[in-house]
Amino acid sequence: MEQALTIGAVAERTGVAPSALRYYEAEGLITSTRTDGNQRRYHRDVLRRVSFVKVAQQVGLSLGEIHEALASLPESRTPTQEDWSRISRAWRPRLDEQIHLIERLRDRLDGCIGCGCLSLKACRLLNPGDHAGEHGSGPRYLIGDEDE
Amino acid sequence: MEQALTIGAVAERTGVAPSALRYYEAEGLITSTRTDGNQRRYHRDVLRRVSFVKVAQQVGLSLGEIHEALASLPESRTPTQEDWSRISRAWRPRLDEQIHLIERLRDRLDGCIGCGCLSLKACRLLNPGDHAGEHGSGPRYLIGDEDE
DNA sequence: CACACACCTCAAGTTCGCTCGAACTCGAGG
DNA sequence: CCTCGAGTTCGAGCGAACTTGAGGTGTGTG
Repeated sequence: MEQALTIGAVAERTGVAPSALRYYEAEGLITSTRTDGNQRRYHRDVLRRVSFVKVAQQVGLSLGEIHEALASLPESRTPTQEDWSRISRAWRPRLDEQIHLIERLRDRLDGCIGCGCLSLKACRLLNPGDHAGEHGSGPRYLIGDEDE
Repeated sequence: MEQALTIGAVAERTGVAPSALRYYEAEGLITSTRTDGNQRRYHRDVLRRVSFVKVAQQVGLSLGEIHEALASLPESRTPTQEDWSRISRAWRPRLDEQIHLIERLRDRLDGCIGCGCLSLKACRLLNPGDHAGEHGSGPRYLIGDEDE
């Protein structure tokens, strides 16, 4: 027989508070069945969904976007690899872009090494008023404070 | 002579609304001088600071954390490479971790192809949570449906 | 010098993602 | 059967990060 999880059990196993789980349900991110006494009982699949929500959130996605992605998962059966793969294909560009963004922030902080100039201050792309970098246009950096 | 930027100019060049700029100032993230008529005038350095705030936010950092980092920059002079490098050193682990997180989400969504297992749930290779517990209450690794 | 438009302050409102409290019910162990 | 911790709903509240609006002032152009 399928073991049904109580809200407390799911909370403990996912590290997400019961109140948050109810909220997610109200938002349509997860579903539950009810006992005769109206208490929620969760299928184990919900653990994966909740974990997915958590990670996606850390990556900077809103619950709305996550909802949209999860909506493509079947409700009636445990999602297959292909089900998740569909989400993957949809998100991949976004995730790649996000990685890129962080890498550039990291590299930029590391002294603008990427573009070969020696300092942020001297980098024409970042501080174009400076006489230091007259040549070329180099890689486009992050958010350029495009000052002529 | 130093050109002083109006709030509108800064808004246009950074893509951040004037209201947000005033908010940032109230929060101590940026500074401005005032004209006789009490209008804000910004030094060009503010463009870099604001851009920095934007990127850091996208990476998932709160204004509080950003404020803390920016607090290490000198107010009286244009920050040098070393000034930014200090922030870099402080943030690098965090940024690296964030990249790692996204990469794992991405790869995991790709169907756990790398390790050849069929279900997300069973995949331990992508879920190096075996170390998670050792670091106290640190971030739980990815999707840890440690079932069974 | 007039005039439009950019700017000012301050308070209140908005959205997101929850949390809390009140008041009540369920359900497993003794 | 009783108890008591875990569960329920509903509405209010909260913190972050802004936005909006009212009511008033500055400033650059014709």
